[in-house]
Amino acid sequence: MTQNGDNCSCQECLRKTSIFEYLTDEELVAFNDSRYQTKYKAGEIIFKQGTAITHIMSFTSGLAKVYIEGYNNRDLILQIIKPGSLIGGPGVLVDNMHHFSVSAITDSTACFIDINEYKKSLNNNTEFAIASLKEINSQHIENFNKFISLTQKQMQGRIADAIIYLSDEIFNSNSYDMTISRQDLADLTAMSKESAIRILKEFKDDKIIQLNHNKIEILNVDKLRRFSEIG
Amino acid sequence: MTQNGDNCSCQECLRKTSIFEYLTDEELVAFNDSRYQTKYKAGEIIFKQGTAITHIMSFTSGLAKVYIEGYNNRDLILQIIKPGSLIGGPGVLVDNMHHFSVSAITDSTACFIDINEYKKSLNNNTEFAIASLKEINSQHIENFNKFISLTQKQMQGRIADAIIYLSDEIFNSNSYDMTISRQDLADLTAMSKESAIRILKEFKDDKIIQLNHNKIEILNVDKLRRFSEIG
DNA sequence: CGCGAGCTTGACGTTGTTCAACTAGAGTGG
DNA sequence: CCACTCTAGTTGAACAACGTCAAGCTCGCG
Repeated sequence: MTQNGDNCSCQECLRKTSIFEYLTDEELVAFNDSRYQTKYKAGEIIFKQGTAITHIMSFTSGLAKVYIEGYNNRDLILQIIKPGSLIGGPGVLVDNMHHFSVSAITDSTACFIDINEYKKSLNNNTEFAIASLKEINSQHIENFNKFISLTQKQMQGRIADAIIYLSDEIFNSNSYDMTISRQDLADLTAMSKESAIRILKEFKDDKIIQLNHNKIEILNVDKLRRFSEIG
Repeated sequence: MTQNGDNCSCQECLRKTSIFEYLTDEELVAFNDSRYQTKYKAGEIIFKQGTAITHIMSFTSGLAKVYIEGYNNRDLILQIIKPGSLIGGPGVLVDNMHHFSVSAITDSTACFIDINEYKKSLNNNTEFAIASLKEINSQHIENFNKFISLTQKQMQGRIADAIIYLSDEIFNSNSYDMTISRQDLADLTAMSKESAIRILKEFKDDKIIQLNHNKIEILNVDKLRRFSEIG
């Protein structure tokens, strides 16, 4: 096994998953004891919307998408996740149901921690609860930006937002392999696959991005940001 | 002063604001001591997006809107609030900034509690923290529905959602005074004012709703729900 | 070499916005 | 009591944005 074999422990995840640092040693041990790790092939579903929440997931390798399954088989991607992300979901203390699905984009591995251990820590460890609250609030702010992007910007602005998001948050580079499909890009920006393709081409023709063999390179960040800001 | 004069106490709010029930008596006293109440005229701003969070608000009378100020002077209304709502905001533990604005739709009163008292209780009272977490998660789930409504449904579906929302959550009746303006209805459904008006007229012509002098009555809930579901 | 999934393109139709004009009703001052 | 104004609401026509459909393309893979 590579960097995250079955013999890894929650202590190791500390470096990556920030809110774990508020757990006590005993809690980390409890987390580690209840934990199991699973491998997923690209395309496989990790969490399915509408099913019960039994575990929270710490994503350990690969790339995955978190998306809401909406109407007419249309999905809305909320976020792309990379190793180090901890995914519970808003149903945790409410109805214990998944309100989104998560599926692997590339081959991935994920660690699962019993939801009851998580809840135990929330109840016994205020710092951890507060850290979780803070985390959820940050997510909330992100969602606000997404609301504005999706409802008030037109396609150029939304694609610009997506390209910047992938560059800044996911790949940490202004030149990266697209990895996600055109359909995913469309689901991320709430438009049709064809429209997403057209805007990409438009950006390419305008020398805002370079695009070959799915390798994207941002040539003109300023123009991209302007598209994002104009709307 | 009417039902909520300056001489009311936080204990009275217990009946209305559910998460207050997890506060201890001492905490309620502390909340009550730091508290002050303010009257607002229709249209006045209660919280302004982009300013510092100094207090959380318990809305005590009237009707108000929570909205994000987006691009080109367009607003997106996240929710309408009525007495009993407790409004903090996702910035609370993150950057201490308001990420939305709140303004009074009708003449209103609101109670303000020092943010530090609130944070103190979060830190000292796990049950309260968990209850807050649960509340925020519920909000999160609502937002997911809003995402789907706004990005995947067309205008009829969105207006239907808004009418149902006002009926079920705000006025608790299928016959109510619209109170909110057409512009507000448009901001709630992410469309232009003109489009909102046209859909209302369409619903009226189709005998789905009755509408005179801003008094709306739902005549055919089934059709309304079908519009909401078809998208 | 051929198959199939994902990608691309163009033509066309629909949805929703914009603009401008008009209306109704609620104050406001003479 | 009557203009006058101001704001919210309404309507229609023109237009832009976006989705749909259908066809063709590319490229990896068996």
